[in-house]
Amino acid sequence: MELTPRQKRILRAVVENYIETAEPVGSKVITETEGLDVSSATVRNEMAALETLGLLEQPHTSAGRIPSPQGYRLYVNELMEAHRLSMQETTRINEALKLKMQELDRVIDQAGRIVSQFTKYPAFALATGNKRVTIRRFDLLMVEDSAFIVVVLTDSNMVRNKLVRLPGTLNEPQLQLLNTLLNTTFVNLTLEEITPELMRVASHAAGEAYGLISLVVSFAMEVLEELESRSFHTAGITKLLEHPEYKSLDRAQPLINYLSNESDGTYLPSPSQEETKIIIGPENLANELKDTSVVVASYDIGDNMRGIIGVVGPTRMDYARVTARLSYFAEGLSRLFGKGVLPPVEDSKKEE
Amino acid sequence: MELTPRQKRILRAVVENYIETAEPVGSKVITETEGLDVSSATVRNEMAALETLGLLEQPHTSAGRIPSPQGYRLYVNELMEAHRLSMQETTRINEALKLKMQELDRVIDQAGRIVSQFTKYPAFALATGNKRVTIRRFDLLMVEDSAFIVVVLTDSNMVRNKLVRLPGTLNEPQLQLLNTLLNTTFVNLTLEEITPELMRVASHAAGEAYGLISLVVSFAMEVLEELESRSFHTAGITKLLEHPEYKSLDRAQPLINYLSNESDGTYLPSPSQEETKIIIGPENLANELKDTSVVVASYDIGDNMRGIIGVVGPTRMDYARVTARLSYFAEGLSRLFGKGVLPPVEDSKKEE
DNA sequence: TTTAGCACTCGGCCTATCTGAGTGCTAAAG
DNA sequence: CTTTAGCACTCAGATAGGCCGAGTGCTAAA
Repeated sequence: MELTPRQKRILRAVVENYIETAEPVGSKVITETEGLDVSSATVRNEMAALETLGLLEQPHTSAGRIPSPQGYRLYVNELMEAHRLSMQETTRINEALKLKMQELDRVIDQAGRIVSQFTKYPAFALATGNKRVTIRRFDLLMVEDSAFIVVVLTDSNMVRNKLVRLPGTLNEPQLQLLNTLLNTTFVNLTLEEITPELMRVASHAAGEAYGLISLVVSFAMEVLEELESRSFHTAGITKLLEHPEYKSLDRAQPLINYLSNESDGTYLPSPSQEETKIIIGPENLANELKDTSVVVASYDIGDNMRGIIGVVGPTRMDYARVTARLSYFAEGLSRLFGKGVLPPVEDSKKEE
Repeated sequence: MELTPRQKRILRAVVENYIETAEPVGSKVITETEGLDVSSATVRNEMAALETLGLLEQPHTSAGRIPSPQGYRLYVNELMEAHRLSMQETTRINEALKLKMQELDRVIDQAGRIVSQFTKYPAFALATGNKRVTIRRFDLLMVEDSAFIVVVLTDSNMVRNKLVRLPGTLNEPQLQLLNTLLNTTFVNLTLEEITPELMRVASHAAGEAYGLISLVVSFAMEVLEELESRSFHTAGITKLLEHPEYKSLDRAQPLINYLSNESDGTYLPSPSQEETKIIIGPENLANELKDTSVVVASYDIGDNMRGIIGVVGPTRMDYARVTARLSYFAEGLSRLFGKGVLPPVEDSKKEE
């Protein structure tokens, strides 16, 4: 059954008013704020109708109405006007996007922090590798006779390095030999394929040489593991406390615990979609999030990885505002990673 | 004026009881829990004496006593018994110390998280460079004709890398040339010394070549900057909420804001000392910390850097417990970094 | 110097009361 | 059929009063 235009207008007024004030909305304020030429009694009748439709609810008999989850859903789907970012806002976000060149994990962590800053809600961020990563190339650089640097380059153009100290010494030719061995034997292998290869090499290599090889290879495996694993970050959890629904610690505590401990991202929708997704209250899978809303956006990291970034807040969340910022930011991240490389050389001292 | 042994015993009982229960301690419970062969009236007299000495105070007339900051101070200095860690605890900490090889900044961040976990209080961690860092060596590794990897090694044996994409192409000899130039001109210079050198080179280099040079050099500068800057991390701020003194958000909010926003570590003691330092309530410089205690330990990072790690909590903090864990952990970090290199190749999936 | 006893204090808790915002309903008006 | 004015009703939250008991300080005796 379709709502009348007036009902839509009232529903929208209730939602937006409630989002702003966190107080149940009465019929009177609606007649005042909206330019409706009807009396409060009429609005009351309409609100009663909206309530029987399950779009509004009353905390108690003598209070105003608040939107039900279905009410929010309808609002989000049909009534919400896309929020336009101000120039100032977009430049601020663009500025924040000039992340320092860093390990992927840290970029993602920082992205979470930034989103939390811009939205005033707790944020989470993660990256998921869906394809297998392999090492494309090894490089060994001599430092002293007892130390060298390993540099590995993956097929997704991530670079990692490590300084290796040796108990004994090594000379340049030996290092070259090792280098060649690595680049012929351990290249283009996935994590699982490396182990048997290492076993095979072990069988016909001298003890000392093998120790060296396994040292470097296990570093490579560590890198592969890092890039394939889902790493999950949260930021700004304490921002929850600024919202009136969490003024009482009894409400806030379980959610905070959930976010800071259990959060492995299992409750999140898979990042298959391009658009920003809004999950309202009980639509969440996790029980702890049943009266919490989640807004998520996804972005591309190079060719074979994908990231998710989102915020968590009360169902009374400013969906329009959050969605706009989050989408814009996610797009920015895609662009950033789109170059196939980590972000450009840029300076920006942004810490928390 | 020196306290009598009995007074010391009572003071200690009050402190430890209050640390455990967070409730003002009455004379009766002391006679019961301590094996003192005196009546509660005697204890009351002694407590009154301790109060006039400024070591105890009364929240209101009809309540028990709680320790004053001076009381805590005396307890910490003279009465507190060093807490011994259980085998289980030490192995757990040792396990946690097997941090993955990572950028310095992340190791420090993680260290903070771990300490917060072990102490149940919010933790902070930072590193300060006190000597100037310089680049010891550049290495350029060709990837494709339009991309190469820069690897820089600092005099403190930190290694950093970056993949550079070019708009145009480059061949091996050109790269060699660039490599030689870098290693002759931009090596062993501090951050400030690099800029004029770059200017000098700019004056007699072709435009395109200069672009390339400045790309690599600015990356090097970024690395130096990172290593010299104080980077500050906090973790586990929400753990505050688990302590009864912060059940009321009015108390918790300002402190949380302080810790999560302003915290640049300015309120921290300089890490000159070896031992663990305890700052009690009003001894803190920052107003926001006036009824909060801070315990800090410091550790060495290689030869020319130093880190601080510590926890923040109510003055009713379990000093013995916290100090033991923090000191042990800081020692572990020193050992870890003592090798002059980032931590060993080890796997441990510890997130949060 | 210690102890038993006693009057006293005062924060926390529980209950009673009041207030007002907002409702639903009804009957009259458009 | 829709809208409106009016009115009785409901109920959360704030305010005030009263009780309870833990813990104290003081005094007088051991």
